[in-house]
Amino acid sequence: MKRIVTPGSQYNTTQNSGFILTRHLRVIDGTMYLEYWLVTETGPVKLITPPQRDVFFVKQADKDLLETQLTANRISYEYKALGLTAFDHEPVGALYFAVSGSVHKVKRILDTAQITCFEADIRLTERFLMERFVYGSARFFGSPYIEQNQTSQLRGFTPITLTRRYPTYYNVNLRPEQKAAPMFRILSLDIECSEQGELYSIGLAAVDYKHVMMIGEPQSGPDWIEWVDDEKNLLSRLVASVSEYDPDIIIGWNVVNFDCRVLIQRAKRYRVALTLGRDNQPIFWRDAKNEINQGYVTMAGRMVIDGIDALKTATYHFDSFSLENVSQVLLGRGKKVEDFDDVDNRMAAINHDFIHNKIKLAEYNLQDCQLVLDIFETTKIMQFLTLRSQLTGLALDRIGGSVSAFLNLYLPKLHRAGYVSPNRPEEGGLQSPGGYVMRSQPGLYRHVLVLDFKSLYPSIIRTFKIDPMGLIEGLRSPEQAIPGYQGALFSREHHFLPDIITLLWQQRDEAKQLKDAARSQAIKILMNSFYGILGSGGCPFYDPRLASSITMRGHDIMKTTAKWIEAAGYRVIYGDTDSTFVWLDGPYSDQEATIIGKQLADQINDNWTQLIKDEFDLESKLEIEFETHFKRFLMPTIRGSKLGSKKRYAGLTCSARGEELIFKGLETVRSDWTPLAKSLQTTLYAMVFRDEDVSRYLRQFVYDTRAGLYDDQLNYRKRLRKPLKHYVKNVPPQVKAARRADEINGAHGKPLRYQNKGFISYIITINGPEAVEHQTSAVDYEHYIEKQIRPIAEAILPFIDVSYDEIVSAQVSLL
DNA sequence: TAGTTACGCTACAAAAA
DNA sequence: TTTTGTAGCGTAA
Repeated sequence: MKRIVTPGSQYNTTQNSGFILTRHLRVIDGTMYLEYWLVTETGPVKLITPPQRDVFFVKQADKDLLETQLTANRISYEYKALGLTAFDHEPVGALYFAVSGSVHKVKRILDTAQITCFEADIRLTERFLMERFVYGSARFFGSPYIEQNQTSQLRGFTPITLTRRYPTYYNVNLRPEQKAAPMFRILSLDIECSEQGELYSIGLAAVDYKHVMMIGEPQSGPDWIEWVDDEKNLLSRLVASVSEYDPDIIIGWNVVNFDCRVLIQRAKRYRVALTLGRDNQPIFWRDAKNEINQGYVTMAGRMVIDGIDALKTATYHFDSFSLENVSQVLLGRGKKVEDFDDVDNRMAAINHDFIHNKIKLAEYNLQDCQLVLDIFETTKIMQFLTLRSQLTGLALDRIGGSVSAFLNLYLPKLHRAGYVSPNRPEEGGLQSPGGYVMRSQPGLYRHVLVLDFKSLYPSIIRTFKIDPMGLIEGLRSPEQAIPGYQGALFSREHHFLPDIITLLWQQRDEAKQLKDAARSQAIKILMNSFYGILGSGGCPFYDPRLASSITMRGHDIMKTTAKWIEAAGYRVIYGDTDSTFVWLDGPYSDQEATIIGKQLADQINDNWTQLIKDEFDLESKLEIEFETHFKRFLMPTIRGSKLGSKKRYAGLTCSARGEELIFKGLETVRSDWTPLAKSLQTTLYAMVFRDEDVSRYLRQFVYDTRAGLYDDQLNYRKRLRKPLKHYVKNVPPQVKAARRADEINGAHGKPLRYQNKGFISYIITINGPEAVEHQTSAVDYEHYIEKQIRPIAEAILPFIDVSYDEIVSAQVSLL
């Protein structure tokens, strides 16, 4: 490893700004530095900080005890008393360590000695940024320096000469920067290989770039195909091509856990240095804890972003996240599904094409790259991830990370207010109650209005000043404090979360005005995550009084709101967490209903403003909105009961877009019901809402089903959430089908498909469930009539006084 | 490389009749 | 054979 020369004052200190792409801890000659790669207007730059020390906190009372411990273990450290305290108001001091890995070691020693450590799990790369209030974008100050030409020196690997050098700055410091949108160079990557992972080809695509490297004898074809001899050369050419295009971001579909993993394995096998990072740095793999077949990749100066994870982060949902399905839904196009729907067929086609039609395989390879590129473009997903990073400081590729995001925003403020963070509860913590779900009044209605509190939990946090430090301060000075629940008291002045949310709220309103959907969405997700983490044992600030003071206040608000609506002469037939369903019992016009909805919302908002002022001397941030007017509405009963159902209903709305059927919780929106049941439910409900007679339709539907007219709609699709072996308590149908399918696969020498989680499609046959690709038995039509058609029909028919059995009897006599 | 609780439904499997 | 309890899945908010 090259020695870092820290240039002296002969170099000018410059300042510039950019977006933080990657972050790394570098240990050089035993000294810790932080390395950040930024994307700037003029391209990528590498930043190296001055030497850094790890830090965490301990109680000053523990000082003597820990000094004994650390001395005995020959740990070198520095202790400094600080003006900070823990949440129990005991003073703390900081322990500094110059040697990498000390924190982990010391934490273990102190845990054994029952000495509490505070903030010992904050990474240095993250702490450096958050303590400077740097989130995503940064201004940097440092000494520029151009490195000597160099060659990769990994022992035993084919050396590759560095082809590109990047502006590098030493002794760098960072400051917050205005949030500019970085212009990323994005490269889409996709590999084709055999079941065993032998590489066939690698495709790369970008807005201005197409390239497929294919193993095989050169033949005439498109000029973007490059022919290579073998896997080793393929890998070397990949490294060279990536280095040449020099992307900031590499994207793909399952690109980390499939493409990168295979590439790293093959490179290891052929001893090719897979130096896909900037500065000729290797790509680095780390296995995830507790999950097999999952891991993370990192490299200097480039970020790998998986399209599936990215869309999930932005709360996109698809029944299937296969590239075929997602591109079909988002782009209205994709691969020819009939060719590739089946995994066996797809693998067979790829194997066949690799031998007989390499040009076709190359086109297929490139098309996948292109699809991913188009999905990123259509969804503006990079804008979303960038904004999330700028709001929270999370890395672009970070999945989840709600707790981290909160800590990034909260800790620096907390420190400046004189506290260090508490620790996570030992045993995960007690549960707090969740949202309030009202008993529902079943029936078939006209004119049901839905009133919704806008971001109820964030608005409660703002109004009632719910905040971790605010709770500590409120309990310390109870006189003026705002009462919460479970004994909580909140300070009127000393808090952060209400202001953080208020700021986000304003920014979201601006984003909405500017029709910036990505920004609005990023802010919404962040605001909504705050309640969740305060009730999670995984968050250091977890306290049941915090979560309960949010949800139980929600209960009160819901109940009081319902009371006001009833007092105004309307009927509340249902409500869930933040919504209230109001039945207007009378012959209202659509316009009249809308006016009532708006009046009710205004009245309720005024009432809350008044009540909160009177009772708490606080300003209400609650805001109820008239959301929806259902012209017709069905609240079903629980199956086999007279009681109204919760979280399941359907309605017909009329809006600017015209009439629309809405289903919530019912079979139509459940991915584990058959297309047969869904199509029946949709039609049946539409007919009932239009007061049409359903008997003839239903009778015909049953008849046609039995006659085999809907054989293409009988597949159940269900997730296998556990490894197949772990289903021991009982064996549900999807598991039966999966086990039988893999028995057949095994017997035919094919790879087993269902052993470790995934999805399965199956049909119920007269011999039980069979996977669709291995169905040999006849369809069990009576199963579908009894288990898919009957329950759908029986949920709605009683409301129009029709008997399912009478229709079915008619069916029998018809036969 | 730690957001939450509440709810309904089916089929399985054990318990009761 | 019928009743009862619940694993497993997917959903609302």
